[in-house]
Amino acid sequence: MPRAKKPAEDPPGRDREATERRFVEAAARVLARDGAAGLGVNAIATEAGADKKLIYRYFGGLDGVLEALGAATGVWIGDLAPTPTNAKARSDYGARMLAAFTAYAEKLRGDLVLQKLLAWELAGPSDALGRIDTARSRQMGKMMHAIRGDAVPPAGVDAPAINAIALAALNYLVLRGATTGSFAGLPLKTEADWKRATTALESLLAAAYEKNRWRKL
Amino acid sequence: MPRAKKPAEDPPGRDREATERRFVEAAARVLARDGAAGLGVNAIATEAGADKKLIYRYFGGLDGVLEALGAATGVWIGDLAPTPTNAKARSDYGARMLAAFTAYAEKLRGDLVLQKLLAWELAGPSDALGRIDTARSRQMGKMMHAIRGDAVPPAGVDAPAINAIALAALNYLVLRGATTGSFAGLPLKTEADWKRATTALESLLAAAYEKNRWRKL
DNA sequence: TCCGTATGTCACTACACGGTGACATACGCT
DNA sequence: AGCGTATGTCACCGTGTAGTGACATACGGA
Repeated sequence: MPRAKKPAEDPPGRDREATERRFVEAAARVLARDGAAGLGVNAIATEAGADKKLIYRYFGGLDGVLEALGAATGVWIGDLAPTPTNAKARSDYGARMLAAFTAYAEKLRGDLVLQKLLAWELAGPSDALGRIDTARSRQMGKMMHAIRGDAVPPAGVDAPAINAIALAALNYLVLRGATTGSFAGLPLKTEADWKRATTALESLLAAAYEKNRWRKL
Repeated sequence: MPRAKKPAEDPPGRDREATERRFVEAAARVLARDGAAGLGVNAIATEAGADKKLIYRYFGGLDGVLEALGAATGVWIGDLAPTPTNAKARSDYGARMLAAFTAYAEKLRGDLVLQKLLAWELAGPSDALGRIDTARSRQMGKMMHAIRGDAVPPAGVDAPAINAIALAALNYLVLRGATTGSFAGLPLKTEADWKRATTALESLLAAAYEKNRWRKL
């Protein structure tokens, strides 16, 4: 099983660290290209141009590679703390959330690996998935905390629930945009499509986080 | 390959229609239990307690079974036209939408097959999926049209985009509830959890569909 | 220099799956 | 009753995959 159809990069040389990196990067490429279904030791080894035996030697099996992949992925999620320009935006809870969410969505749209990971997550509980997931969900929580910062949500609104709904919608729409290209009649291909979607989300969040609006009822 | 570990139901007897039904129902059970990954001719035949050869004879292959499964599934989606009690609710666009969405979410939460189908859809384009999907997406459009009815959305709001966002959030939350049991810190297990989520969605939609609210800006 | 070990290579087994040909049997039509 | 065909059963092949044992080779320390 020498370097097969995909030479990927230059000859491995006799370097364990480099080889391990090759495997993890190969796993990411395979996952981005073929999804969770195509993620196996054979595919990864072929993509990395190395022998699968080394996967068992260095990672103890497929799970180890996925674990390393999970550690490598999703680090950017924790770095989404927004830096609002003016003081008003800094203290406006809704504006902060919206800015962070749109930034998150844009990043996610460009991250094929994370997309497949999210889709995989919805396919059902898997022993292999657990390894990847834990690290990422921790980062997710960290992101939520960093975004909030010192801003406080208006009283009377269930901010965690509303934020979860917004995030859920974004995740789903990005995934659908990547596969079918639209959802429920809403196109999700061009940049203009996404501008429209985020504008609609903005109107939802702005209305919900409007201060004191619940007194009016 | 006689009746294997899963006898499912009584002896097949020599009845083609009944056998075909067995296969489709078996496919639904396998999909609900093991997801798209476990959906294969061997698994379906074993679950149905019949021989896989008959799958090829009667359905031409796995695709035929999935097509039949798609036709059977998703029929209820078209029957979600709400019947508002009072005249106000009938004409209130936001209320109509919210009622339909919550009803849809509740149905979806109980439909394991449709859940796996939605998750499958997000895993990437698949030749097999196309067969199932088309019929269902048509039903989806019909639902949206039936819900709207004679009510018209307030001017100045992008109703299709907002509705898509709401539906996307519900789909994602239901899927996450079925797998991880929570999302972004929002628990999605108990009935109370879902009450909380739908209440938050209600606040979002009510605020967005409030008449003339955009004049205030 | 020589030897031990880490690194890499290859061949092989065991297994599950999709798919098909050959056979057995029960039903219905004439 | 006899026969043709639909229905059901079984054995088999080719393929792709996970995983392992055996071997080759380069590097580094005694």
